Amino acid sequence: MNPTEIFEAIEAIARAPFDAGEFPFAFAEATDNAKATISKLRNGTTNKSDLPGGVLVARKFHYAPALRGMTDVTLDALRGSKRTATAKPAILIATDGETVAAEHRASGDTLHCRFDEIGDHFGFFLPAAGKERYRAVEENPIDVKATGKLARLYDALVKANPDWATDARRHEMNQLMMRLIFCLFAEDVGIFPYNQFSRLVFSHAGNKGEEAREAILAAFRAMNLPKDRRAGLPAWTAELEYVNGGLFASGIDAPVFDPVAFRYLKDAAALNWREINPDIFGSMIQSVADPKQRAELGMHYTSVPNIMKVIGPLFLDDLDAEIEKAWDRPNGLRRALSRMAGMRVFDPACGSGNFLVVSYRELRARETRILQRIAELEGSTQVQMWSAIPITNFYGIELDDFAAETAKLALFISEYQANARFGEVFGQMPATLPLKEAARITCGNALRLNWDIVCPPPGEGEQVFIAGNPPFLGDNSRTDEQNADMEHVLAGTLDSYKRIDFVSCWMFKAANYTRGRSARSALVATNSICQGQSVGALWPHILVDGIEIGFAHTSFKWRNNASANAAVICVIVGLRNESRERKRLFSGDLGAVVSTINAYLLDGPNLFIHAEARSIFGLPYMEYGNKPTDDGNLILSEVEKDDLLSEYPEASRFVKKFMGSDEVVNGKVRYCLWVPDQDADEAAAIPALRARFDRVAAFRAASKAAQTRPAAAFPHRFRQAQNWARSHAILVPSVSSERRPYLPVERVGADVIPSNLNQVLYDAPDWCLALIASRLHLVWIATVCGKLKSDFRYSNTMGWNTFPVPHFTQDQLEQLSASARRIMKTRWSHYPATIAELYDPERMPDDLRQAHKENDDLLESMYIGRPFRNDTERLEKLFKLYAARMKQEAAA
DNA sequence: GATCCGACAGCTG
DNA sequence: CAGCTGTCGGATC
Repeated sequence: MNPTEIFEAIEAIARAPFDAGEFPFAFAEATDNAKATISKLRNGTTNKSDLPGGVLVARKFHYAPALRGMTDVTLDALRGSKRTATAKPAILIATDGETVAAEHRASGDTLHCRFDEIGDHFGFFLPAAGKERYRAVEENPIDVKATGKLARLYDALVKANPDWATDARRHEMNQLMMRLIFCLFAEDVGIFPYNQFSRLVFSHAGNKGEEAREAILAAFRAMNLPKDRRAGLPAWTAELEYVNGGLFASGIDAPVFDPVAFRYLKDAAALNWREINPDIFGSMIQSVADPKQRAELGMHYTSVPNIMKVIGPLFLDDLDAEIEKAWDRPNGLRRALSRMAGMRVFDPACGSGNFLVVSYRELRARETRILQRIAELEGSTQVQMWSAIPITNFYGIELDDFAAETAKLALFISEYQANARFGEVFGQMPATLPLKEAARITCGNALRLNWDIVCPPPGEGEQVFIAGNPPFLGDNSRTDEQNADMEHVLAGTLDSYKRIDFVSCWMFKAANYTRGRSARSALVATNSICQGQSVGALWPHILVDGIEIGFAHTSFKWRNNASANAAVICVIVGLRNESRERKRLFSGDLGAVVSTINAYLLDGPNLFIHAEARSIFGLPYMEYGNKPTDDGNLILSEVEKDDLLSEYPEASRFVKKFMGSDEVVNGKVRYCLWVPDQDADEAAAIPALRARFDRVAAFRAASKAAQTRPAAAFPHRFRQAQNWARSHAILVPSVSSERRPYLPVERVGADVIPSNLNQVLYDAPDWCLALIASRLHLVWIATVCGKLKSDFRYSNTMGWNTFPVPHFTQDQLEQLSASARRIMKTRWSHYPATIAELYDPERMPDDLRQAHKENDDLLESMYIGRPFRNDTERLEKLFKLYAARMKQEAAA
């Protein structure tokens, strides 16, 4: 159940007559417990409560009925209950049917309200449904309630009017929803006389909405016409205001309301729309037209703090500094005002308009403050009495029609709210109606549209700021159409673009728009575009012809107030034309002024590390492990191996130890079937193996990967059986935790088959291990390789093959080998501790730490004659060596 | 033939 | 649920 559904279920309880015995089961149902759980609760088998009439569901809630007027006493009893202590319910709830007293145990927050109001506080009860507390909901439940009502209305309308669900009519349907929302908002905030729209429509719509369509159509048509031009419309529409502003200008139609849809419309009208928050409301409401998004409910909307991370350094911080500097000088303040009037904000992936709404609100707030200050300084009332920041300075592109319509509406609502605040301060507010022009939202594909046409380039005295959070999609999750969009944008400029993220297209177009103009841009992106292969593929084509990174936020975890957050790590990159202004690099909440920001978002030289097939410093060949592509059928757990061998001892010659990252890092044990081609028939004669091979063949044959399908012909073998050791192998897990102070690396015997989750040095000397286990190497890998979210990802081509080393003498190599063996020996002395345990930053044994320290000191003295002071110094040296090597190669 | 990536995925506490 | 940490195999070079 999503929050909307939980709200509706709790509200239904609030409306129904109270029954002390029935309430806890209804509450359990409303908070997402399975039917079976509830019936077990009813017959008492799982009820753990120790209070009379109480019901306790472990980790969810503990309820007890209260005597009239005694809810607080009962809540106290719940707090003191032994069973509360053992079963750890999230929520305690006591009620007498009149009032409710409840507590959220983790925070100690309490709730006291009338029983029939519990629907309004449903956010408080979400923890009883196993959901985290949902701050946005508790602060502003109206947004979720409105979303729920509108979603029901939308569904009911589509059901009653199947033709309105077609692509051809979707835009009209979306417009209808926006018009209705506008009217409901307008009549609640005083744009229309209170309740005017619903009063008129509902009194002419018939009892069950038989005439609702005609009434709504008449009302909409009237609002598009000045009052003196409404001949031909029903007389009752004369009362309605002239709205216009484009909202009612085009294609007025309405679907038929059946009794169900009509009831939902009435429910929606009953909400207090004054309270809605356009920041969040816009995002939530997007889910109305898209049932898939309802479960996610705002998963991808950008939170206000994250928007501020973008627009702060992009333009607000500079503006604030300017205002601050001119604070005592009316002329300076007027200059700031006139600059603000020329500032345009353009979000080329605007969704429901979050960035535009927040930008608009922030600019209007500053304008109001400046006007107040000017009035104060000049002691007169002769200040400009109206805002010079037009809503038409806000531009957006959005693919989804419903979201685009929402963005327009959200901006309209923000404009109204900003004007109302202006009115509070200056005692006068302009006439709201008829609406003036609206924000410039274009519904279309940002990767196909010419941005210069959507948002004309800045003229004299103007600045354009591109800001937004475009979609992230890796190469495995794009549609054919999206791939075609990428080709359209990037082919011809980028040599290889297919493996970089979709969001790169926006970054690229933003750079092109910005270049050579009075413009700047800043976009949220997945951190992968500033790591690994993407860096060399993308950034050399952005940071050219005068474009530089003016500010950036390094990786941060995506978070907003939605109940489910997207699992992704983001960066923000601000682009501008080369400038002497400061550059700012933010890590978390800390910002630093730096001299250059490179494509890795580091304060360092503007350098792109490219993948290499072999080490450019002459290190041994490291290669990718063996990839099964077997749906698990060539892999055996310890138990499976034992079962197999006890039944078919002759299979033992086909079974080998199999190690991936997990096996190296966490000491897990797995086996694989490793059958030489000439023994394929013999192996297939063993029924258990034959069954496994058949499953492999079926799985591969059904694959959509071109390389996998032919491998169905040799199911006894890995799809890619690359190599194996003659005497020993050094394994480097390809993914491992970012918390460790050193990269995991392990030396194994020839009996082990390394999986593709390791990079492998076969039969290589021990000094290689000393390099990989060094701090220098970790710093290099962390910088130039990709990441999995924020964890280290080891690549042979980009990490090992580019790793700069000085020329080692034979003697030095022997010293390093000895050092590597000391590290291994120290690890063995802690047997059976795993690498994960040994390298836990909190619990790393002192002797192992010491062995690594000695290894680092030894290796580093071979670079510069002494240990490095810190990682910055390490990286500087490595970059220098890399650059020198590249120069040498270019010369050769 | 070889390998980088995942608006993640699976496990644990 | 929320934090932690690396599977698996497609797609691309």
